[in-house]
Amino acid sequence: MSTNFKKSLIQWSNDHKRSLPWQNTKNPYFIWLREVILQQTRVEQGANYYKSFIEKYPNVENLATASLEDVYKSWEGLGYYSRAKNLHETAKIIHEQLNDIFPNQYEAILKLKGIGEYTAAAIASFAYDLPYATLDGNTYRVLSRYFGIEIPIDTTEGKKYFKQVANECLDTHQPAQYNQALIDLGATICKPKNPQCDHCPLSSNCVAYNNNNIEQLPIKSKKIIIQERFLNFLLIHINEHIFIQQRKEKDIWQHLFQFPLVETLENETISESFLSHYYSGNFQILEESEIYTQILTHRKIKAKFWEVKVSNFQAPKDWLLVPFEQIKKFSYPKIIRDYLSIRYNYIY
DNA sequence: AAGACGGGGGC
DNA sequence: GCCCCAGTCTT
Repeated sequence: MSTNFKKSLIQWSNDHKRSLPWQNTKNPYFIWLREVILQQTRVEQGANYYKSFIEKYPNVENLATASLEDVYKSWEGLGYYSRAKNLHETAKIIHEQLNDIFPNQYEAILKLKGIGEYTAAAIASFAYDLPYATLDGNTYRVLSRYFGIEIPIDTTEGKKYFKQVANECLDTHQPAQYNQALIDLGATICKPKNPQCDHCPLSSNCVAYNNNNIEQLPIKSKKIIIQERFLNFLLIHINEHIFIQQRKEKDIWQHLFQFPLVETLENETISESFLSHYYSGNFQILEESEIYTQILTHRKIKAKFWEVKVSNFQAPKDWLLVPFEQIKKFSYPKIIRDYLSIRYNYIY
């Protein structure tokens, strides 16, 4: 049964290669870059970032010697920005401590920042043909359906169980081809919604297919809760310059730049006296924007932009007064970029 | 063990 | 709206 699984899968993959920018590379640096970019990210979204990254940073030394801000800017729009930070840190370690040579053992790869079990297994198998099964959203889905596994995948028990199943199924003689095939099948045939079971090489032995409960698997036990946040961004222009600040909070958009921010509760609004109390200076509100909404996985952001004039003002230390033409050099959250493109015709 | 972390797309 | 995506880190 397991042999049949492998054979059908690999045979299918030989006839259904996707054409992607990283085809056939064995370069561990490229594979690492690709895998980090694709963490929780669709192939279609990540492909162009991958292309621009290998162009801007063709090897680990280029990435290591680039500034962190440069890497953030290159990452802008991709989300989960801690990936960019960890990528840069790890590049520096490989460059400065490992003589530009990527580790070639699973345990050593796993120790690197930003590399968890999935990415370590991916690099180990794709770059070095080591026998580690990649366990990602695709493989959870295929395995849970094929074997009819109803243990929730978002629990410790589930993860442990699926890891065991995944490694038992792994074709240890060709781990790279096998892992790639399983991922491709999950991405193109065994999709979350509307799976193409008609074209699936594994359907005849698929427990969920035969039980007619494909769409019920895999099972997740936790529900996503969405919280709202209300953000007021202050646009303070002074002589063709404008204030921005870099986020320091260890929360959403850490390290990214933004216009000076006042966060409020839902019913609260900001007023001139509110601002004058909040900061030292006399504020005059010139214009209040409509509400811009951005829905994220765990968060709903409602943002307002306030054109504000200020006098007798001592700016907080972490505010930067930058020439307005140069604001595009900094890395911003999407909601700010949206505003800039609408209000000021900046093309992002 | 549970939360936090983005943005894009399918339906 | 809700769910998912080539997951990882912190608490």
